[in-house]
Amino acid sequence: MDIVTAERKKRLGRSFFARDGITVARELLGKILVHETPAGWIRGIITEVESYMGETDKGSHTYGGRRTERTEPMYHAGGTSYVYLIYGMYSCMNIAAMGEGVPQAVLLRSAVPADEESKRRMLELRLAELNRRQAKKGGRLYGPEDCPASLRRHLADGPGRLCIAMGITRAFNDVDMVKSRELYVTEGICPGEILVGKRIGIDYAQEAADYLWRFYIDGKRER
DNA sequence: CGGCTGATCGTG
DNA sequence: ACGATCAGCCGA
Repeated sequence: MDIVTAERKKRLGRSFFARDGITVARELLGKILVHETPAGWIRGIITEVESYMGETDKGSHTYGGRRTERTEPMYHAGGTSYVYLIYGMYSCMNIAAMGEGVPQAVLLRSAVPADEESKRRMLELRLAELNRRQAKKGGRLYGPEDCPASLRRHLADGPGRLCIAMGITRAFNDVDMVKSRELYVTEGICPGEILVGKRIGIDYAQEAADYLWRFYIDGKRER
């Protein structure tokens, strides 16, 4: 995957996100998710996404019109973040599509670092999180030189790993990414061929589990 | 690379 | 109870 030079690129505005969840998902491929932290930015090229198409989608948290405190951000304006806790342990990040009241969203499943600085910071954050879990269970701690190979191999691929690598916690839930200084999306690279597949981990969604609403580039995470 | 298992907690 | 998951382990 190409590494983008660390120049500032144009931020995506409301009109980009105020479209249907499938269009926004496909168009997000190759764009750059930016987290500006006090210590510097972390920029990830988005390489895998899934569409969640709102109240009629059996795979969506909003299926059947479940507008609760948790799902509220998906009902907000396109470009609003929806970050939730999954399996009691990991965060998943979505970006709302469409407009107020229409809870379509795009799950960010995978990214690759856009520059060397981001790559270094992603590894730091992944290592810190791994060591936090190791400490809790009394396991051995890893240093920067002896971190497991799986850390580099799966730096930010997978929705949970993407959030850890990008420094995205639930504190970033319900952020308007069109206006935020900390969290936003910019133009990126030309995505090339877009591959499609079934969404992951929604076996309970009956016929909706077979919809080809996962989109990815660069041959990553084909299953 | 593929397959399996246990971990862990906010939400409804 | 239940997940829009992951690390660690095994085998090829």
